[in-house]
Amino acid sequence: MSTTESPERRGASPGPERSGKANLVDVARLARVSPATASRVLAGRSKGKAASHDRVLAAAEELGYVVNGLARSMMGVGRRSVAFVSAVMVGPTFATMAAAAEQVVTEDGHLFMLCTTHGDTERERALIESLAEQRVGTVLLVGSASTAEQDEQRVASYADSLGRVGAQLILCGRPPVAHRPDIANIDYDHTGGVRSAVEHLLGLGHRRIAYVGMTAGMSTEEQRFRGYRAGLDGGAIEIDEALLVPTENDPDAAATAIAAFLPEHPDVTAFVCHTDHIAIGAGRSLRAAGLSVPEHVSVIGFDDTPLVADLTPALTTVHAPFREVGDLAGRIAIGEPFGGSVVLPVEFIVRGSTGPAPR
Amino acid sequence: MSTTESPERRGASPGPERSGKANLVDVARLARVSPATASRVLAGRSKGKAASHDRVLAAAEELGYVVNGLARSMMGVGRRSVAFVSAVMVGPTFATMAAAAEQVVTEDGHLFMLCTTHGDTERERALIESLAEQRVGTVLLVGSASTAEQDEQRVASYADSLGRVGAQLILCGRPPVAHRPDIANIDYDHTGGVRSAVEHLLGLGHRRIAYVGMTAGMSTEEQRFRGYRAGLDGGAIEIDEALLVPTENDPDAAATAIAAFLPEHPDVTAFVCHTDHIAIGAGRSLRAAGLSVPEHVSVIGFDDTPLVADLTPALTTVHAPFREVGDLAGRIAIGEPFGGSVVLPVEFIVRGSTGPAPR
DNA sequence: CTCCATTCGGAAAGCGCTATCCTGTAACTA
DNA sequence: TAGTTACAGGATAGCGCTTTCCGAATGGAG
Repeated sequence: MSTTESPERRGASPGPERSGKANLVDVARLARVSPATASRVLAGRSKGKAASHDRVLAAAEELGYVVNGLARSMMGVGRRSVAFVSAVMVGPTFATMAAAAEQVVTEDGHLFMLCTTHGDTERERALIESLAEQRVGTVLLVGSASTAEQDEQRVASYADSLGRVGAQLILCGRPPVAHRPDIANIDYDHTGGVRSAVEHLLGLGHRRIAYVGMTAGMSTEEQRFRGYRAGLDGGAIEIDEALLVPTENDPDAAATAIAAFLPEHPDVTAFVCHTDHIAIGAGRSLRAAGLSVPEHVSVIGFDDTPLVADLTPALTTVHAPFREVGDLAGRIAIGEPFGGSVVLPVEFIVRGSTGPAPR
Repeated sequence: MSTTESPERRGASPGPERSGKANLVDVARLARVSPATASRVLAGRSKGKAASHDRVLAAAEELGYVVNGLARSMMGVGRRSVAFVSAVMVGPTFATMAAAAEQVVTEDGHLFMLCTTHGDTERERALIESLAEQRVGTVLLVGSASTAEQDEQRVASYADSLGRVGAQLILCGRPPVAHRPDIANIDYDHTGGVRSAVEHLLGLGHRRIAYVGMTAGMSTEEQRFRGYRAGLDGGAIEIDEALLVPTENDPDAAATAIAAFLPEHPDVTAFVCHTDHIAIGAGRSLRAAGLSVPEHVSVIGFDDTPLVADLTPALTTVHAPFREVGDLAGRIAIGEPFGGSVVLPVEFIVRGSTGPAPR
């Protein structure tokens, strides 16, 4: 094989203004200084007095120099970015939280990125691993979590992987991982919110109150359903399994489920829904069945999604502190000290979809 | 000054299982191979036959090794990520587009990140620069753009900066940059959508049709307003400046604007709104004024935001192809060839908020 | 048993940057 | 004038990885 010698290795610069990718060495050469000096100037670590200072700046400008953040990060310099990981990005639920976190994080000079898993565990794992490889600074793992034991272990392993690369994991809107008080956690009061809803209905004279949504499997489902049980307990009312309407978190699915449920249970006067989305589907179904809200039946949602105040009737719901959760998470991400775990309060908001029980 | 000698410099490995950050060299040492071999094995570039192969894998496992993606990227290896840049993240408008793009991009193994500018030009510039520094692969710049000339130049400079680091810029949901056919562009037919809306109203007998929203300054505003003018022209109706209701893109602002507009213009029978958000505000205001939709007045939105089909009455609107735009953008980002510029069609959807003109 | 074709794996050169030294020169104090 | 003190800025050693380029095994063929 002929010894093909690579040309112009370490030769004189062939022409710096090629506008093709220029690096620090090129800039330094054009400015007639050492790379060290160029680095100092461009990173603002120079007093800025000397004449070479301006030459470097001019050279960088002329060459259209863009610093290589990867190389810089490798030296452990620069702010590390913050990743917001949730199941979905459509829907204002997470968006509100993300926007709040982004605000505070961006202001501190970090790059904020939003990533989604589509509820796929494998995708989630791959994503977190990928983020760890890219040396992200903080991962915000957001939203309902499977309550299966192996899932808890999986999350714990995320915390370990991230910890190994100097990144932190913050759980948002989900319960803490058992036996891992070291994993930061911000949740809000799902149980208390639903409990307030039930108590409100009891106060209005309702006695046959259905619960619409899943009751187990995911943390949010279990937490909210627990509130339903607690509310009924408080009113000394036995829970009736027949009044549980399982449905996916989707208006259409909810509408279908309610439509099937209604004929069998004409005595039900109120529906407590796992989410606003479900409540919307319920309302649709109720209207289709000739029932009027809130005259005949009352409906309550959860989340206080934007726009639900504009429905007719306006939806009575539980306002979740998405903004507050995101804000706090962002502050922790940028270094604010935080002691492990917190549960933020929710606010029960009475609007037009609930009224006195008929009779 | 006492010459403080740094300890254990290049000394024998003190104990690899420290679980603190382990690097490739540590793994190689533990597996009793060279870093080169370890690299080959971990990157799946080894035939996998040799015994050392398994030793490397075991060592990596034991040390909890996480490859440094930064260092790897510096060698020009690995997929580069895709950034979705828009003004806001709340609201389903962008979310739908982002979700579609994310789907295809993630499937191809890229990291997808969503970033926001909050409509702040300076923030946008800083963000794009930051992304360029981090050697992102593609930037999707999404949503309405200022039509000022300097803004066009700014966007052109983004394309240049990104180009210099081997990244591409794709404009989504905004018009192309003049004289820069090299900048990829995906827009949808704002003008045609509004024009259809106006024509629909004309067909229903409406003659006094107001336009609600800004009419200039941002590209989307100009494009949609142009549709209003074109529709009126087609119906041979003179445009009446008094029927333009300027308002921010926000239900509350729109409601206020309409409330002030109504008393002066009792003859108006239809409102074409710049967005669904504005239409919702308009509806609220109309109802408050005792006017019923669509019996007394007709209202049309734009975007076909989720939930607007659930309003009472369901909103007649223009369905924007957010999903299609995002999907196409994603495909271009992962390398599908694309010839510069395209405008996707919209779909006018008649629902319950429009009806025959009264009288 | 020797020779050549493979394959495996090590040494070493960077990728582009920053950090630690260290020297030369300018600016001061005595 | 001599003796610091200051600081600009050069040389250089990496950060953790990949990747030629080669030598050393290994194995099959003659």
